[in-house]
Amino acid sequence: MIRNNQIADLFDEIADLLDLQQENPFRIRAYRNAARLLRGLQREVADMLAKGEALDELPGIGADLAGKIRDVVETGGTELLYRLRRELPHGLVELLRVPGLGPKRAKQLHDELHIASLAGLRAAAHAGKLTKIRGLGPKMQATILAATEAPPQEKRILRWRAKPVVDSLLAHLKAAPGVQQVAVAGSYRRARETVGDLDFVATAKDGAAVVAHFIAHEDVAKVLAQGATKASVQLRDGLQVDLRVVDEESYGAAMVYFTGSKAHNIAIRRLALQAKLKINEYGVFKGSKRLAGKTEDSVYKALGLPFIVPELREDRGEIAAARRLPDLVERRDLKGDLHSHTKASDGQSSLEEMVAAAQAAGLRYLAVTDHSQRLTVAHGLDRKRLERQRAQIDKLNARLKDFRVLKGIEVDILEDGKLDLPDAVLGELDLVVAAIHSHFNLAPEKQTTRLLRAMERPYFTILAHPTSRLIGEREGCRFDMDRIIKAAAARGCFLELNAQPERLDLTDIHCQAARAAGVLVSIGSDAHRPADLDFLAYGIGQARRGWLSAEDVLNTRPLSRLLPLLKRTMG
DNA sequence: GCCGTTTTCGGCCCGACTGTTTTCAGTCG
Repeated sequence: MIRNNQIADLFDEIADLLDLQQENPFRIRAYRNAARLLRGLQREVADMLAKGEALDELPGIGADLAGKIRDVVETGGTELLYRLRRELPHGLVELLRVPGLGPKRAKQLHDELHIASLAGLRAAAHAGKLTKIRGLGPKMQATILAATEAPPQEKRILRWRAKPVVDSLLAHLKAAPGVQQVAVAGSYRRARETVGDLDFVATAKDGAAVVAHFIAHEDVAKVLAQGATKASVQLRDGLQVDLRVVDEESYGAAMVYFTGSKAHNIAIRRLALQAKLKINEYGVFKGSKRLAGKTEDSVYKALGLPFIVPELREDRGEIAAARRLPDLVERRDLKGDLHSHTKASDGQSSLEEMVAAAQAAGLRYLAVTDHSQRLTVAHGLDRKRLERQRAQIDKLNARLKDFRVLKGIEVDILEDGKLDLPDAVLGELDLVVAAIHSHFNLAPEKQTTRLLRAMERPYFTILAHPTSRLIGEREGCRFDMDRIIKAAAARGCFLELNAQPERLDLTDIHCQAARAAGVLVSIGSDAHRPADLDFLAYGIGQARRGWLSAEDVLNTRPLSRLLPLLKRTMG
């Protein structure tokens, strides 16, 4: 079965090739929009087709694109793509990755110098042939040469990894001469799980002075562009950072504009056009009159919308639903954590240390869920060791005030869907968190059956890190998430949003689906040491992107309301 | 290629910066 992401890759390739042919830009955009839609879709289109569902109901997909999607699902490709690949060498697409080279210049290089790959470009640059191209001066040639020697890797980094950089740059910018306001925008502000670059917005009377201060930051390796109101730099670690300086009257408009997402911006711009207004990074205008722009609130208001929080700005229905958006969950709503480890398995800290950390983090309960016996690498617990831990927890609970340690386990879901410990053992616990740690690559139908079987066990509370993906490292297991969510709703059990920054599993899209089905999501830190409780903040970010309110999250409930819900799943 | 409370045709987001220009095209976000 071909996945949405693979289809999206092919559509992006079609868009690149059409771009090189200088096709109608709006036709190209249609393919890029379709690719983006596919990447953000909750369900696999292959499944939808198998169930006989119409694809042209999807926004931006008409009869033609629906047909091409069907082609790709059924045959792995589509005639247009094959034709374009025959007409243009595939290597030309590589050239588009070189900074400063767009479709026009890439095509020109191909037509005039017969360059058809990065290797060809490098050879031509070394031979000094590029001077023949009108518009390619010495500077561009140097850029191209550098890019072909060390091809730019457009690697997205985990949002978590970007945090120290963001903090450092914010502090630096706040010290810029004459600067008034400074904020981070872009996908970082939208709490996307990974970021490709960082965007900052500042206000000041003298933009050039702020720009000059910005590029003097100690981590700046290269200045890519520098003007009176904006600059782009590359940091030593390769991360690109953009700064835009506007005056105070435009701060809100600039924040909206640079927070994105691009799709959200296009959607609100369309809305503005319908109202005969113009929106850009300076404000909302009627003719030349500025109606709004100082605050984000004013910008949305001028468009007839209430404020939309950054995490929702993905053009996934937030504009149509703007008047009835959920009040999103916040970190302070969390009353406890239902997934943690101790030294008993692969954690690094004692039970007491973990509990103290949970108390310090403002929580009122913590479920200790060490691994089960099958996971020998993690020193998983067998029946006897689990019994000892239970006794230890009972003793500790007797001493604790206003805090409760819940007895749990992160039990392995075996290949056949059985759980790694007998029901009699699991039934003694407060909750059972179950997860896949092996056989990630079962065929989707088998994987679905495996999970459904596990969920049918009498003591099954939470499906932990449901897909077991590791962002950028390991694709998630393939299974029918739709059926799992439906089964969880029917069974009255829960799905975890694992808050480890490299997991964030469920995804935002799956959270939205769980919410729609009325399945409560448990935001679990999966902490292996006290500091890991900070991961909860990343889980919250993802939950907010998934439209979850406090009510949609299991562990926002105080113990008195939580226990009956857990009990319901425990036989 | 998509889409429709002005429209089934004629729209489709728009401004800053760079490099190489003598007034602007290409790229980028």
